[in-house]
Amino acid sequence: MKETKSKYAVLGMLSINPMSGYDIKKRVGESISNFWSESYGQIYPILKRLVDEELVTKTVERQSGKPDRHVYALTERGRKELHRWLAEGAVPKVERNEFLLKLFFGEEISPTINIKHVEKYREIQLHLLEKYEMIKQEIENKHADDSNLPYWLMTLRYGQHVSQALLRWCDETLLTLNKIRKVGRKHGV
Amino acid sequence: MKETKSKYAVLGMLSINPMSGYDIKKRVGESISNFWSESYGQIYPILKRLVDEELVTKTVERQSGKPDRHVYALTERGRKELHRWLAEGAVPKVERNEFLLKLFFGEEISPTINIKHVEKYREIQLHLLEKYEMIKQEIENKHADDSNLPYWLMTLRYGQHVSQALLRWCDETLLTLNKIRKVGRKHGV
DNA sequence: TCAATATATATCTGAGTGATATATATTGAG
DNA sequence: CTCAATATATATCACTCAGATATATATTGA
Repeated sequence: MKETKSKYAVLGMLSINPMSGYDIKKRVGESISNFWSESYGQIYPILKRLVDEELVTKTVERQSGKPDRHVYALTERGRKELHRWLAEGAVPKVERNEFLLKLFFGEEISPTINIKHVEKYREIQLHLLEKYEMIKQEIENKHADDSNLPYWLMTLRYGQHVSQALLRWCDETLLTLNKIRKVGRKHGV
Repeated sequence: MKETKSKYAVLGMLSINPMSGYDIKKRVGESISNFWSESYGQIYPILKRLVDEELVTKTVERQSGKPDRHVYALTERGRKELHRWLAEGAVPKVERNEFLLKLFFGEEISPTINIKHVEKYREIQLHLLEKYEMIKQEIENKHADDSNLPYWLMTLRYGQHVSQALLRWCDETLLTLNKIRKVGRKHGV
């Protein structure tokens, strides 16, 4: 099995609690959806292979009516493998940003349309900041005594710093675009 | 053909200049590599399909010795299709951030290792800021009269705002991690 | 002279996303 | 009460995309 990051996302989730594939998908959505995503198409095959590698164990809980719950738990080897990966440095890779791609070719269309795009992007950052603040309140209450809390807050602060910076960038960019709109009228208003 | 973003990255590049698949790959690397990437595995099949759709034309330039140059140029329809896409709003999608994923599970390993990771990340932001400043000087000289310049600078400023914010986040986070290292000694120093 | 680099097209494997299929229980609006 | 929506739960498929590799030649510099 390759060093796919999904493997470690799954191991990491199981390090917090034993759970099913369905739980993992849900938990990822609740806790790390601001910087990570996993699909069933990844989770289920990975869980199978993790069992083969003896990094996790599988227990089937029968439920009346509903499908069986396949609950996966980290083994000692699984935890070691997670630690090994956590200790390795991550090489950041370029994330595709469609919004910036459009702006890069922005000269092709009218400033007015570009302004609309940036304004919408600004709105998104405002909503994100509200969301982050809500999450902060929530986890500070819910996990007050959890030793994971400081780390979870760090990832949250990351998002806050970025969104605040993007808000400033939007304001700066809107000024520039408005200047362009006033002088050149190549594409009309 | 689906609405794959690679299609529009290719159309966008050709809107600046007619060029070969090889040129496109190189130009993407030179101009938008901070927020976009394209592979040959995408570029060559897409160029073929763009010709079928009559969004681009293909001209073969024979060269002695070297392989033929297949030069692609945007048609009027191609430019319209690019404009149509540029006018559409982009829905931002979550970018996976491996660094944050590791930090989220940071409690599993020693603060010392996490500190090293954040310090390295801080270094990366410093290098990025240097790089952005160099690119700024370069394109302001090279494309002083190009009407694309303001848009190119906007995407550059985006990177600068983000990296500056991340630098501040790193400093804040290092303070927190050092506090954790001092109090709890669960994993040793 | 020879290695490294640049020019140039093309394909393949594997990672990852999103949609879909299948099946049942619960919950709330009308 | 009924029906739609939502939640629980596992699983697969099609498609996008990245990265490596194959192939072939010209130029540049140690």
